[in-house]
Amino acid sequence: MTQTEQAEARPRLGRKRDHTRDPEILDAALDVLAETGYDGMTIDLVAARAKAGKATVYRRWSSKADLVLDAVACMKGSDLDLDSLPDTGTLRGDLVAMVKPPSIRDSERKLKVMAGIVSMIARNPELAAAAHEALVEPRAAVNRVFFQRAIDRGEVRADLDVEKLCMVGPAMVAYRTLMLRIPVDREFLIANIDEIILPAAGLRGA
Amino acid sequence: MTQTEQAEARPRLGRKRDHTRDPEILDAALDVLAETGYDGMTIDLVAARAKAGKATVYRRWSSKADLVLDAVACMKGSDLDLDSLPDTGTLRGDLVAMVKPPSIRDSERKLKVMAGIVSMIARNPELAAAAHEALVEPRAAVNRVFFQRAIDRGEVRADLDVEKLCMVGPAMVAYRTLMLRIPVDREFLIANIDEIILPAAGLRGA
DNA sequence: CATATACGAGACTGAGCAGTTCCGGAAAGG
DNA sequence: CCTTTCCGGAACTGCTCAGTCTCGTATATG
Repeated sequence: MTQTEQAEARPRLGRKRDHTRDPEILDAALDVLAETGYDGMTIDLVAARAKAGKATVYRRWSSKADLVLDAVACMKGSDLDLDSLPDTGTLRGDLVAMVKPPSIRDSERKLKVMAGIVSMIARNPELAAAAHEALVEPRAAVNRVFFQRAIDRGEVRADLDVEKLCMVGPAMVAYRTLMLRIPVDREFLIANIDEIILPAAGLRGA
Repeated sequence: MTQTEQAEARPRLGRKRDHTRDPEILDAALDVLAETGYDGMTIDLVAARAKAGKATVYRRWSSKADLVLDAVACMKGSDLDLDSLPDTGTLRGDLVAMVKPPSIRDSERKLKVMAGIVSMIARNPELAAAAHEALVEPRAAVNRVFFQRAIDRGEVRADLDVEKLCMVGPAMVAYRTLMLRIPVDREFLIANIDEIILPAAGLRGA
């Protein structure tokens, strides 16, 4: 909702804009953002990575800030569908089912992007909202479904602090990646589920 | 160990360096770093904040990177002494005793500084080490003491994953501050202890 | 085929900033 | 009192980069 609207009903002359380049440029922007951070990211770098000219970038986004905002916002779609989540019948099964290489890679990229814009976010509410919507909320939403299911089937107490419990996994992963700089692997995630999340939910600790 | 050594045994001539300015400049650097992030921080800004000249800064630190490294490293001292921690006799008492305005403010500043250098840290191992030493490890160390005490007195099981449990509090606080952009208050910290950390440690969840 | 816009590539401009140097004055030592 | 190094302040230099513009070429409408 940043730039890409108002494209319809324009009887323009001349060569048409090649919209297949849009996602390629956004993706290049995210790559550079993840590698160098917001301030290290230059439009030349992004354009080169996308094999595009600088003018081609500025024809679509009016500024670097605008490009980054759109790039972050467009990560939102890359998530799992909330209606087609694994349903194993147990909270542990559901949580463990999410521990898969594609999911780990996805979350790793998101965290690198997040790291690149963290310092920006404090002074840019629009970017903060986009980042929350695209990077933070989807992950919590998945966990929220799992915990609600567990409550509904009576597996865990109904008065759990679900909002906090949803954050435990993402928070631990973010902390390990951004603060401790240790790569996240399957072993860590499983241990995190078994040693922290499930006991906190009142399971297995008995 | 960045610059301030080699000060001894130098029979120099002329006016002596005013070393009372050193911590003032470092503190100004941390303020600006927390407010604007690494790339937004300019030496002019730091010098102005410390009411110092730019030359006075560069006489002490050879570069911006060097100044930031030293500033971060020097935050290490501002921590509680591990030998004089509160000892209330229960894990909950110890954890709750750390929830005090000065401690919250301290941790807030550290997180703002961390936010300002996160994207830097991935490409600067020296800074990463300093940040870990000064911002991450001290907080974990405090929790480690509390959990070890609880194990020693038989309050909790001895086979707990203490390393992970130590991270839960800091991770949740960092997540809430940096990702969710919600200020941390006493209520959140207490709820975090009662709803997440203690249950995860096998207490109160029964 | 004329016109208008798109493309990649790259030159150009202007601002901001790291780092240096100079100033007038202060404090130390010889 | 002369020299040296410090101080705060400010001018200066050189580079990087956001954003603009131009060139040669491709592709659309009329």
